[in-house]
Amino acid sequence: MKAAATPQKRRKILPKAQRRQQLIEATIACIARYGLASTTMHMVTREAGLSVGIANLHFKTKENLLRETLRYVAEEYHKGQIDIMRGREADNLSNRLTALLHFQLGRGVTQRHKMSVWFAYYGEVGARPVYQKIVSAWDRAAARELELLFASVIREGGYTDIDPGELAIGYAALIDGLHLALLVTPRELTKQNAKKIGRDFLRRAFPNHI
Amino acid sequence: MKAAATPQKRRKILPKAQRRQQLIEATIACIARYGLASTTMHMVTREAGLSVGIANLHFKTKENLLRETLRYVAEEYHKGQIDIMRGREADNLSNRLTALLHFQLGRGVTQRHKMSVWFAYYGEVGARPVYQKIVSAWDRAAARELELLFASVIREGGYTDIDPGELAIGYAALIDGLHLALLVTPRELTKQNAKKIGRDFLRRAFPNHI
DNA sequence: ACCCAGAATGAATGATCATTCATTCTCACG
DNA sequence: CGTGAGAATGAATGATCATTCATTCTGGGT
Repeated sequence: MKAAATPQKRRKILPKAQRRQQLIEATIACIARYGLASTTMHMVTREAGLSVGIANLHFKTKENLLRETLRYVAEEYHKGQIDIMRGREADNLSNRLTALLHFQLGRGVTQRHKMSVWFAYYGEVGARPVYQKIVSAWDRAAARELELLFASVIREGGYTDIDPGELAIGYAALIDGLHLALLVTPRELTKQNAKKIGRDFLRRAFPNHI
Repeated sequence: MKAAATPQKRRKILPKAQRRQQLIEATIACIARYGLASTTMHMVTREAGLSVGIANLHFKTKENLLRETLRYVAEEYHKGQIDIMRGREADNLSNRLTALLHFQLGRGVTQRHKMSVWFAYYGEVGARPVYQKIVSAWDRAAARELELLFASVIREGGYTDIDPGELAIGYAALIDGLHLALLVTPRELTKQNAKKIGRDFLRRAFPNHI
C-alpha cells in the first residue's frame, strides 16, 4: 500500500527579482509573528513555500536577507511619507498636513505586524551599525522634506518663533512615539485617538492651518 | 616547569539577592553591547566574572533572566518619573514639569546603553506577550500620574480645550520618540536640542507655565 | 579546629540553526 | 522534440548555545 499521496507541489522557476521579493515578504511575516530574534531560515523559507537552500541562493547569508528586508521596509514607509509631502495634487498646505497625518497613522502603516517589524529592527540598531545606517539615511531624507513643508506653512501662516527643523524633529518623534504606544499599549490608545493627538500637536503649532 | 600562574580568582559566596542583581546588571551590559538577539548566557556570566552554571542556579532559565532584567529596567525608569511627579519638594507645578523633562532627557536616562536596552525589549514586544505585559503595566502607572499632573496644571492655568489624558499620551509619545531619535540619529539631535523640543511642546500647551 | 549545607563551578550533553552542495527538475531555445 | 543552463531542492554538516549535574569549595555554626 502506498503512502497517502501528498499533492506533490510542482517545482516552479521564476525570475530572481520575484523570488527575492517573495523571500523578503516571508521574512516580514515571520518577524512580525515570532520576532527578529527567533526568526529562522527554515521558518522564512517554509513561509514562502520553498526549500531551505533557496535563501542561500538569492541572499548569500541570513544577515544579508535581514538587511535587505530592513531596506525594503524602511523604503516603503519613508517613501510613502515623502511622496505625500512632495505631492502636487494637494497644493493646499493644510490638506497636505492632514494627508501626511492620515498616512502616518492610517490603516496601512499602523497594522500591528508592520509596526512589529519596524520596532524589531529599531531594537537592534543600538548593536548593529548597519541597521542604524539604513534607518538613519531614510530618516534624514524624510526629516529634510518635513522641514521644507513646515517652513512653507510657517511662511504662509506668518507664525513667529518657530524653528521648522526643530518642529519637524518633534513631530516625527511624536509619530514614532504614537506608533510605539499603539504597539505596546493598544488598550489605552485607539488609532482614532492617536490621530487626534497628532492633529492637536499640529494645531497648537499652526493654529491658522488646522 | 609549571604553567604561568593565572591569578586564581578565589571563589566567593554571596547572598542570593546580590548575585541576582549582579547577573541582571551583566545582562544589561551585554544587551547594550551586543543586542538582545545575540546575547548568550556565556557572555552574561563572563561579564559578571562568574561561571556558566550560576545563571541556572539563580534564574531557572535564560527566559527568566531576560524577563527579570526587563522588570528591573522598566521599574527604574518609570519609578524615577513617578517619584518626580509625586515629589513634594517642588510644589510649584512649573518646576515639577521642568524637573520631569530634565529627568526624562537628562544624562542618566539618555545614556546610549540604557536606551539600547530599552528599545531592544520594545522590539520584541510584538512577539512576546510577557514583555508587553511588563512594559504596559508600568506605562499605565506613569500615564495615570502624568495625567493627574497635567490636570492640575490645566486647572491652575485655566487652560480650556485640553484633555489631560490625551495630552499625557502625546507628551509621553514625544519623549519616547525623542529617545528613539537620540539612539538612531544622534548626529541630527543633541540632548540639549531634545530638551528644547520637549519644552516647546509643553510651552505650546501650557503657555502660562513654561 | 572541624564540619557540612548549600553556593559555585565548568565539562558534557543534546537541541537548534545557518550554511553547503550533490542531485533533481524546468523551461527557453534551437 | 530534445537539451543544457541554471533554478530549486533538502539531507548532511558543523557551529553555537542553553541547560544539566557531578564535583569542588566556602564560611557560618559548633
